[in-house]
Amino acid sequence: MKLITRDTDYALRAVCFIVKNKKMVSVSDLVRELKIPRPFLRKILQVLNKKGIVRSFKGRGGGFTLGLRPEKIYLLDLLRIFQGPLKLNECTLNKKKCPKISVCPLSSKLNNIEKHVIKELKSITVASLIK
Amino acid sequence: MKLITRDTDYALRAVCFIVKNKKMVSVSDLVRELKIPRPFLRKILQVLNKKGIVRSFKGRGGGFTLGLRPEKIYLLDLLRIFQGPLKLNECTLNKKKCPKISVCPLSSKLNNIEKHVIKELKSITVASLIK
DNA sequence: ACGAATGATACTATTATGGTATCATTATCT
DNA sequence: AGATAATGATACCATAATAGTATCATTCGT
Ligand code: FES
Ligand code: FES
Repeated sequence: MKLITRDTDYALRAVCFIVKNKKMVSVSDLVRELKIPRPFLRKILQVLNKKGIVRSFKGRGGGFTLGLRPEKIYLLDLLRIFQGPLKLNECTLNKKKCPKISVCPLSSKLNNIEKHVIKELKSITVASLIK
Repeated sequence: MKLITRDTDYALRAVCFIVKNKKMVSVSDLVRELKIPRPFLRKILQVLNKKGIVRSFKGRGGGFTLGLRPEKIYLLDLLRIFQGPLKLNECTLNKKKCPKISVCPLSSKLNNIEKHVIKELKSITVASLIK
């Protein structure tokens, strides 16, 4: 099992590069630097743009800049954007609302794990990874 | 994202039921109790048998008994059996051995998360869930 | 010998992941 | 104004993981 999928990871690397570069960064720059398949990276950046994490500029000389301060970009948010909500604890029997959930010993333990993971992922920001 | 897939979860429930029942338990008993699709459950039990977690008895009056003491059956082991190794931290760029791994700030943070999750999952045994 | 149970194994359906490909739009440079 | 260089929107495709089914072989108890 892995925690982070490729799109999340690529997004993180892309954002980090944009931060470090300060100026406008084009997809070509990113492909050169990160060696990520170009169309895939483009798709990822478009999502990041829609979510306000980067800002895009069209046309000649265009590209991407940061949309948020690096201390405000949390790995947890990237993960949620690309992988959906982090629900480590979800009853296999009843996807909606399990009636046993309040007494289910497993559920409560998984909940604790989930809380810890979320806390840790919240503590990881782009800023904290740069330096 | 979820931590536990169906087969792991079903396996856990099945084993718990076997523990509680003390005597021999057949697939039919389990299907009745857990409402899990029969052929799927059978496949799961065969794996558990091969791994020594349950013991199987063929023929009329056959079924399954526990192969290990409940305190010795860890959720972590079930998870590994059905979902493979728990590697929350695996570099997306180089699946084998990333040269940057020793200096990668993300890798070290994910490693900490992984350690914590593993520790917690080790603390969850069938015995601890029964009572 | 028969029936009731599991063992072994191969197949299938659905979803998630990791991408490609194409055309439209917009900004800049000449 | 028109060519060019960038992103936007969208639809498509390939592979792998998940969640099962289906079938036949084997073994044990009666
Ligand atoms: S059985 Fe549904 S939450 Fe545990
Ligand atoms: S870049 Fe490979 S371990 Fe972080």
